[in-house]
Amino acid sequence: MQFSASLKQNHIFRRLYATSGKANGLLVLYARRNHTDRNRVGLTVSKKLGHAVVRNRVRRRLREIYRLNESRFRRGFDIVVVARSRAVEADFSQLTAAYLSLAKKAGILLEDSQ
RNA sequence: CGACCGGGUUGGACAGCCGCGGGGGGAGGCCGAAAGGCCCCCCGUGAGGAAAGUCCGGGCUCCGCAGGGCAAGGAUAACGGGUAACGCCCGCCGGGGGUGACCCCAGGACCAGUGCAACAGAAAGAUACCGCCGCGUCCCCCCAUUGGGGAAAGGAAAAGCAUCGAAAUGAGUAAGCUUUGCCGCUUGCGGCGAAGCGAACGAUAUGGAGCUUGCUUUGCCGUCCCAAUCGGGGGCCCCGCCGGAACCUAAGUUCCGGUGGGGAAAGGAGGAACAGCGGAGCGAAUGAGCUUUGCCGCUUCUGCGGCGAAGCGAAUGAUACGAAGCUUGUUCCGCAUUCCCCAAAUGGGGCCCCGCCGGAACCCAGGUUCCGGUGGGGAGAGGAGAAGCAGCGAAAUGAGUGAGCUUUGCCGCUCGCGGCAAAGCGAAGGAUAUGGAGCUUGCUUCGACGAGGUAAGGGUGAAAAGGCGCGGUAAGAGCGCACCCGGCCCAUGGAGACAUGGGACCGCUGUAAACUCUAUCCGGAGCAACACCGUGUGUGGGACAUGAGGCCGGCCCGGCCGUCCCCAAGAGGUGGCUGGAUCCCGCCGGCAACGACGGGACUAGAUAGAUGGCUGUCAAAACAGAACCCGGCUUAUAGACCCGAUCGCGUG
RNA sequence: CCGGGUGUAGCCCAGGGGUAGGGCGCUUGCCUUGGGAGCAAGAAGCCGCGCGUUCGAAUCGCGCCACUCGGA
Repeated sequence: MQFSASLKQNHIFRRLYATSGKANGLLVLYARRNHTDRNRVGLTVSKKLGHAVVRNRVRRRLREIYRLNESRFRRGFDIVVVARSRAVEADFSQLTAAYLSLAKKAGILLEDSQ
């Protein structure tokens, strides 16, 4: 976690929701430049997905995916990842593939990676 | 061995690598003047039995604190205990379920009052439909009430259609007025033009007050007829004529029937008064016993006994008072008419009652009184439900008796009378005979109806008037008795709910998770509480304002205070924050919940919210994630283990 | 964290102890040349779930579930 922080302010979330995000069956990803040299990552796991244990598991997996792949992300972005309801049944490898493909579509992955 | 019951424990384990939140340590690195901050390293620690739902109770914090009363609202509910407290827990009582271990119960009061009990059923806390029982009525007439029918005129009403049409609105128009432009001169007047104002008139317009008027329809009221009710009352007395019967010559008297006349009494709906029935309620008195207390005696505390006083205690309940109610009785009102006169054509006149119409007075209407017109009326009744048996019983029949008469035969003589015999006739009366018109006669049975008595029985229903038996009765009934059930009182046992026993008293439906009543409890808000620091800042602006407003979630007293909004958008840090009614072990008290004592332990504290990813072995594995804390409750939950008991089967 | 409301036919709603109704929609028939409108008839319900109180529960009580509103 050399250059990342968690995103907490509600108005930044709302500003990102106003942009057009990238989506597939499991996740939705919003990204926007924040004119700093650090990334701010926010996670949204709504109450519709299930009770607290289920939501915690999804959130911890998403946080772990970013931690393991932090070096492959470009810097200076605000990122919000929203979990959709089918993400509850997906295992860790499926979530990783979905996360990285959305990040590539959004153009926030480094070019030389992969 | 199987099934089942109760209680308790546990809630994936192990290993490796990379990571996360707190805490402690470091001689390391970077920044900084320092305090210190960041990075790195090491050690140790880190979700639950329900962390969930937020259903109760409490701590804690803030507000109010001078609190009080009333009302409302909410909650709880056998009894005793535990607890800081509770709606929780334990024990016990009562009720229910299970063969049993055991389980379940929101379990105060329906004699304080109110409400509800659909459908069915005669009837749903109070009745009487059927039934049972005894009594009365059954015919005719009048009145009243109800229902039906009829229709000429009538009354009031409703609806529909048509019709008349007030107020109000006001299209439009005019005299006139005001202002102004131009022209003329007499200089403040006139003429011409423009604009505005202006109606009391007012339309083939709008409008629609009036209980306007007319027609139609509908049902209602009264008049007329019929029926029903089994509602109220009456069917009585006198006289004339005719007929019959009895006594009898007849008159006359009595009875019966027919016919005509006269007189008397009562008469409905409804109302009033009095009396009677009724008996909700009130509650004198008695009262085993209980409680408190005074004095005396005994007695160590303390208790016991005696005497006295006060209070409580009757579910029973006298006398008196006495509400509702009554298909009860009497009286009064309603209430007047039961027609009158002339006359002999069955006509005329008068009086009274009722309906309708018109007019007058009072009058909104309705109604009352009077006058006039018109229509109607001014009484009637004749034989007691059906059947059977019995009784009484008229006419008629006439067995038998029989004075006497007739005929015939025989005998006698006084010769037309007597005697004897036979046959026939012959009774007013008249039978323990026949007969049977009839009888408001008696009894029995049956039918219909009525007013009572009764609550044994009645296909219903969740629930049927305490259950069952015997006696008793017109039929019946706790009406009486025995047993049982329940309530109440008393005694004994128990800490109490309650249990058991006794009683000279009583027989009350269910529902309060229906309103309600009784007892007890509840000041409000919640860690986004609250305190401090800072962004950022001020004696800013506005509204209301001391008889006002705000707070104490309603009101009254009382207390306290200026209150609210805007500029104003967003939101940070620190504390609160985890050592506590805490957990574990031992022992003691207690049936238990729990409590006392001794020893030991410290075990998350985040602030968008920490436990994840990958690999291997075993196992297949649930429900599920702290957010101030604690005690409970409720809900979700796979599997494993332990302890104690019950039932069944088998074996010994 | 605290408090309130709602759940009834496909949709919107009544009904507040005695076998559940209205409107729209749906189906069938009539009407029309045909459609719409109109007329007539009909179907459709575990009254959110469970346990209780009661003779009897959509209704009353308790516990859950879902949705929704308000306050701090």
